[in-house]
Amino acid sequence: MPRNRRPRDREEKSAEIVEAAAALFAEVGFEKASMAAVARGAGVTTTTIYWYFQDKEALLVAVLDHLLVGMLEGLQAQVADSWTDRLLWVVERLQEHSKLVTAVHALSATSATVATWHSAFHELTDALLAAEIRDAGVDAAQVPAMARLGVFTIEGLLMHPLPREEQRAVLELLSVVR
Amino acid sequence: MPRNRRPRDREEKSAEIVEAAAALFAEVGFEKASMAAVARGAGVTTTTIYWYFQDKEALLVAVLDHLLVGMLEGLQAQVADSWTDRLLWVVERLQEHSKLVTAVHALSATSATVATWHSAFHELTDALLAAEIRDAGVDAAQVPAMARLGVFTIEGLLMHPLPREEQRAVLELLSVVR
DNA sequence: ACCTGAACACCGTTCAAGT
DNA sequence: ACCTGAACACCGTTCAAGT
Repeated sequence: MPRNRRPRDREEKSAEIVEAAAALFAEVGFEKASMAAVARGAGVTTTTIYWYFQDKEALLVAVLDHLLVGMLEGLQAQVADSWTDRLLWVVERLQEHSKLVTAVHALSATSATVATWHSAFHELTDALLAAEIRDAGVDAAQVPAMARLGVFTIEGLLMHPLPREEQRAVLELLSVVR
Repeated sequence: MPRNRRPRDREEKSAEIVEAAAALFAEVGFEKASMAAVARGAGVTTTTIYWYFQDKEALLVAVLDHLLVGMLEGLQAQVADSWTDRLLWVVERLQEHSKLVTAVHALSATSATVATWHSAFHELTDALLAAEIRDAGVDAAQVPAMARLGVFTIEGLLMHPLPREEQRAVLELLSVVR
C-alpha cells in the first residue's frame, strides 16, 4: 500500500466530481443542485467534495473551466460557413448550459470568486469575437463596441428562447451593423 | 373591534411586506434574502408572509409588479432627447435592480410562476420598444428583430458593468442599425 | 493524504393553536 | 380573517476521528 496515491488518482477523482456536478448543474441548475446530490452522483460523501474544492462556488468555477475547454475545442473543429452560422452554433452549444450562464450572472453580483471568472471569460470571448469582426473588415474604431453587441446578443438569445428563424433574424440584423 | 378589517388594512400590510422585500432583494439579491429577514424588515413574523403570499416566488412576482409600475410612471414623465438617451435612462434605472433581473432569468428556467411573469414582461417591453422603433422610421419587416436586439443590449449592459462612455458607444452603434 | 459520520447554524414551508 | 410559535425536512459547511 503506497503512502501517497499517484497524482493521477487525485486528478481522476476530482474530475469525476466535476463531471457529476456539471451534469447535475445543467439538469436542475446551480442553486437547486445540492452538494449531497453531487456527491451521490460522484459516488463519494458530501464532505469528500470539500477535500478537493473549497466550497460550492469553487466547484462551480471548476465546472465552468471544464466546459470552456470542451467548447473551445469544438469551436476549433467547427467548419464555419458564415458569420451568422458561427454565432448560431455557439448559441446552440451554450443553450445546453443556459442554466449555468444565468447562475454565473446571478452569482457575479455577490461572489468575488465567480465575478473574477466571469470577467476573465469575457476578456477571452471579447477578444475572439473582436478578431473575427476585424477580419470581416469592420471599421477598427467600432470593433470593441461591435464585439460587445455580439456577446450581448448571444446571451440574450440564451436567456429568451425564440423560434430558430427569429434567432436567425436577430443575428442577421446584427451582421448588418458595419 | 370590527369582525373584519377594512380591505384598506390588508392592502397596506401586504404593501409593507412588498416594500421590505423589494429593498432587501435589491440589496442582497433574491437567493440570499431570507424570508426571516424580509419579515424582520416588515415588522411581522415569517409565517405572516405566507398569509399574504403563497411562497417566496409569489412574493418576488409582487415585488416585480411593484417596481414595474414605478418604472412605467418614471418613463412617462421622462422628457427624452434622443433614442440613445432614452435607452441609457432605462439602463440606469434597471441597474439599481440588476440583482432582480438576474434572479428572474435564473428562476425562469425552473419556476413556472416567474417564467410566466418574465414572458409577460417582455411582451410589454417588446411592444413599447417596437412602437418607438417604428416611429423612428425603420423598415417594418425588421422592427421585431430590432426590438429584440434593443432589449438584449439593455440586459447585456445591466449584467456587464462598463464605463459610461463604452455603454454609450454600444447604444449608438445599435441606433445605426436601420 | 484522503475520507468519513456526526454535528452546526440556517433555510423555506407547514400546521395546529390562538384571537 | 389574521397572526403566531413550534416543528419539519433540507441546506452548505465544519470538525474531530479514522486509515
